[in-house]
Amino acid sequence: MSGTETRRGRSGGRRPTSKDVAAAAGVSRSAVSFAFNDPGRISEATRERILGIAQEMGYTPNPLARMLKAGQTQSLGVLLPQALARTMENPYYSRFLMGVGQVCDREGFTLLLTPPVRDSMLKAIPYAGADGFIVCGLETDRGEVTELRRRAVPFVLVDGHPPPDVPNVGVDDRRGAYDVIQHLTQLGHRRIAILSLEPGPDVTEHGYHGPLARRMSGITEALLEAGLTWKDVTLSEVPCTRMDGYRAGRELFVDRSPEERPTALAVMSDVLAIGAVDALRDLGLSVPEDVSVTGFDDLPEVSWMRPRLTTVRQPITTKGSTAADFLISAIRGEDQHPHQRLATTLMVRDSTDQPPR
Amino acid sequence: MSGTETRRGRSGGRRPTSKDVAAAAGVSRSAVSFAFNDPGRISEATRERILGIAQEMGYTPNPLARMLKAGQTQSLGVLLPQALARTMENPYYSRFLMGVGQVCDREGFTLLLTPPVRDSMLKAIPYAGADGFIVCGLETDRGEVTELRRRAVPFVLVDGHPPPDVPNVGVDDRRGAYDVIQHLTQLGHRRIAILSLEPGPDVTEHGYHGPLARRMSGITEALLEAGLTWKDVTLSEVPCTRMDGYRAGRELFVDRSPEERPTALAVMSDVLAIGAVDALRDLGLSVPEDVSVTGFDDLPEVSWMRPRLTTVRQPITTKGSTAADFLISAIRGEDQHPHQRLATTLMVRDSTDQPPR
DNA sequence: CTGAAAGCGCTTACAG
DNA sequence: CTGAAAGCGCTTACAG
Repeated sequence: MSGTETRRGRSGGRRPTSKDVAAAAGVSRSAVSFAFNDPGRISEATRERILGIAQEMGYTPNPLARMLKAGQTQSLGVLLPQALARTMENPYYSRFLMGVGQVCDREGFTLLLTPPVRDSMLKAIPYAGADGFIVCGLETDRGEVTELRRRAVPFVLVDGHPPPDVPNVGVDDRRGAYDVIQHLTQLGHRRIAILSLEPGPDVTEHGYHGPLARRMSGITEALLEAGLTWKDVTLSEVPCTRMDGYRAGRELFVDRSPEERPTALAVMSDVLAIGAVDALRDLGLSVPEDVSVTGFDDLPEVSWMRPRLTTVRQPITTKGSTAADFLISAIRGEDQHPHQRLATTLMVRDSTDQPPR
Repeated sequence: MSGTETRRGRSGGRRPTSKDVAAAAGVSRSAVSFAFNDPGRISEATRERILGIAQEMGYTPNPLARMLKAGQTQSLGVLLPQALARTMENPYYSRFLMGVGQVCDREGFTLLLTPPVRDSMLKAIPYAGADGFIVCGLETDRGEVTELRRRAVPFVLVDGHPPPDVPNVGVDDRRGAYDVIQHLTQLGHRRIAILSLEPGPDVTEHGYHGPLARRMSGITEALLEAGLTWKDVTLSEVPCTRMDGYRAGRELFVDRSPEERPTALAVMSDVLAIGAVDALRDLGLSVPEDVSVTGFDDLPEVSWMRPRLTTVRQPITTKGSTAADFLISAIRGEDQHPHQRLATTLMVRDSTDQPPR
């Protein structure tokens, strides 16, 4: 009549349960359940009647109760290292989730995206109704992996630094970074600025072991081979947004004489590189005539840029689908611990050239 | 000792429950629950001990049981009109989900993405553990809305054609389409090709009532004002991918003499427009010298294109965050039915000009 | 073909 | 400060 009734909508009061439907149809709750899940167990007539009444009352089996009973959610969880808004803003994650989505579509799973709770990816788990988790961007392991295994929740690590018996997929970051730096030094660049990603929230003073660390070692190797060291390059780390790339790019070049400026900017992410290129343009600098720029990822969007960006391709979508495949296996109880390291490819395009004279 | 045991990981057997922890700690299950949820109810010492044992056994309260008991999931559902992979491939949805994500981050919700089940968005609901749903892209209503209300599940419609007492958010599609066509006719274009989106899976012979229909009416109006009719234009509808835009763009221009070709291409989606521009370039046609092209959406990515695309901006992220705000209100039982129609803005840039002589 | 009962794993009044 | 009991809403052997 009022208050609580209108609150819940016209049907008045709480959502109907199988008990309500059973009462209205004059059958047991089992019969209601059978009508929905196991038609053969009741007569066609009864089933029709039950379904009709259910429809009329707006009854639908409560998914939560169903999942609890079944012990499964038919949902794949993705444990994100960042807030949802930041994640969806990053085209890298769109590609990655596209790969995960392919497998979900094929297997009939929904996709649950879970950001860190109070800066902890681990703390998100007890609030997430999923059959298992893809754990992204765990740059450092301060016990998360041990903890995750102890809980006996199926999971796969992406781009981490996992022990051999944890399913994981990553790419050859070392090689990717090596290739791109070598490309620059072979063109003759000696003053190189590295623009890298800020490590995620789970990072502590332990230092990180993930893809960023592997890229650093690839860079080191390429520098050494060219007779350079880290003293010859500058390194900045920023969050992965176009705007941060813009600011960082600007900072490296504004108020500096041509002699002080780097001749090449090696960026560890396309999103950042796009911002940096915009900054250079706004400063009146030409790419690649005045400065060469490289990216990392090869997002499909960069093909719309002019000049076309020289970058390291990593198979992001495949990374996502492989991770999801591994997770499905783990959920099904197949006791394997597959490792997959995907190859990267240097895509030489128009944003790199010899340094200016 | 083997088989089932190894399956579940080293801890052997099933995941521990509060009962197991209680037994190990020599307390009741209530005490275990209090240790996690209501520390004040038990002594500090007992709590420490329980938590220690839980940690050791790898116990974490089962999220599903918790949710069932609490009657809420702290998860926002998004009912998608397409498969997950297709959705994540579309930058439009990334922007939209970014808006939804902002609200989830603020309110501490996770995000559950649910594709249609057997081509039905409605059928996805009984399998989705969420507190409410944002319903996207329901181009036509063949009873879904009635059905949704009957179930007393909180929901909000985005870009639909809702009755007045259903919360919804949309944009002024009619006006957006009107503006862009008027822009073209005022430049002098008389042979215009419209490249539109294919309606979603829920569409039947009823015809659609959503944004596409509103855009068509805006187009009609602008054409009329310019002394043109639908006989003067061509309309094609394709799925929303860059590749389909490429193909459609090519088809409109290949093997046609300059007299037969449209001088302007009005595309109802930036993603499609990007593909179409690529096709024109590959055919050796210049934009805007040979043909003008317009988009719709104003995705951030189009700012990387050259020439810069003239397009209709719609506030996609705001659409997402507003929808999520409305949904949160509905979940909290605030019995309102807010409507929001967001404004569009024509962004005139470099891809449109007068038709060639 | 149908119903009564147990149980999924948790939380929370209610007693002590 | 702690425990025994009921209940969230469903499904599924088990009896009839």
